[in-house]
Amino acid sequence: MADERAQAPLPANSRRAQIMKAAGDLFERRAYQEASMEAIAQHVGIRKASLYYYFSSKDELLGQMQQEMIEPVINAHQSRLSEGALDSRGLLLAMMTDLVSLTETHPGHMRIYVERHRELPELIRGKIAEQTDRYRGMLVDVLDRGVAEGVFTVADPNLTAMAILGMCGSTYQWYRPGGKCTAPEIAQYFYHILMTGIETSS
Amino acid sequence: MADERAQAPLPANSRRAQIMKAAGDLFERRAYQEASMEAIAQHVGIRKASLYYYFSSKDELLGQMQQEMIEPVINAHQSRLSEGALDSRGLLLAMMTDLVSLTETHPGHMRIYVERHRELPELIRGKIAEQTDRYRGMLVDVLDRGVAEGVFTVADPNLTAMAILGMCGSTYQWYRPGGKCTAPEIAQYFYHILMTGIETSS
DNA sequence: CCTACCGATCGGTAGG
DNA sequence: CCTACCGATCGGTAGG
Repeated sequence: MADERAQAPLPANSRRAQIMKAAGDLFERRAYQEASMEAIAQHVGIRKASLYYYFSSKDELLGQMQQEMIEPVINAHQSRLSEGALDSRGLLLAMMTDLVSLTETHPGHMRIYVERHRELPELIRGKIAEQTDRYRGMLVDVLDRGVAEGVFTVADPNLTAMAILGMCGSTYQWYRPGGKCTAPEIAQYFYHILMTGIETSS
Repeated sequence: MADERAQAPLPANSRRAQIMKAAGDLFERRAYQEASMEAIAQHVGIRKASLYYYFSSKDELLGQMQQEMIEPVINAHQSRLSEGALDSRGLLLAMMTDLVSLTETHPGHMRIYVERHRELPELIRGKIAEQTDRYRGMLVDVLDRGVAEGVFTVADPNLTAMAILGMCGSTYQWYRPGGKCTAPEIAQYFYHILMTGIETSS
């Protein structure tokens, strides 16, 4: 018999999503130390121990949050590829827009992804690192394709990919929704810099 | 009377530098959790309690490390300005080289600077944030100057500065010394992308 | 700079 | 999903 004061467990999937959202919110606004399992539970409105009904450990929770970030951008790129409607320029802009938009939709996840990746246990960290490498490879492929099409001139596609990822992946550090720029506008501007550079063409 | 087994305290300045270096090393190679005061002390070869002879708290130590990063790049830029030998292009390249080089000379400090800034107590965090803002302002000034000189075409100097800082400030995430590129080479390449863009000029 | 020690917190578990 | 609880660790202090 369950304690009468205990709520009925919610369906695992929706509760898990709710917990991840709460953790993301805490990471976005507060320092990491404050995103304890206790704080996350309070934010959800359940007891800390109940979190362990949905996640076997804090590492599993953090790992899930990171995967929830990288998977959608991989999938978005792949479906664009299979649609075949975009050329290398269009694909590049779309990727950059995806990346910067994460800052708008999942700012806390983004921060966790960048700043806590190394803290995960080997197994799950490896899985996420693999997806990150895969995405970087996709970006390099788009650059190579642009070179093949004659529209890009890229001396070092790998370094160029790192520049793009660094530019787009650090927006979470300063972007605040409701400011003067939306995420797609920032992506568009970064794309513009990347395309034409800032040197005056005389 | 001191315990006979106790070493004599080293001069505060050199010991403090040694402690900061040890903390940087730990941050570079290990996850943050492992960079405890205990681990830092072991790495230095003293007892944890002895750290508190040199730093009043862990926050003071982390704050010092962050300031030790931002101050040199501010000073380097200012002395270049007062020398007056460089134009806006030269100044920009020099700033980017400074930033990327931190990854080589202080990789652990760089990681702490980016990933643990929010965890510091208000007072010291504010001081460092101020210096960061100041440096960003200096970068915007260089861009503005290039526009005035007619050599740069920049629609939004602030956003451009964020792109540059994001690009250069995230190299610590992937750069490993002894690879195929040195830090100045990476800075040079990033500068090249920034100047001319990747779009083939037909 | 050391020995000895502490309060607080944190992730996690037992058992229902 | 809750109550009750624990072991480990961590930053930090007292006192020399």
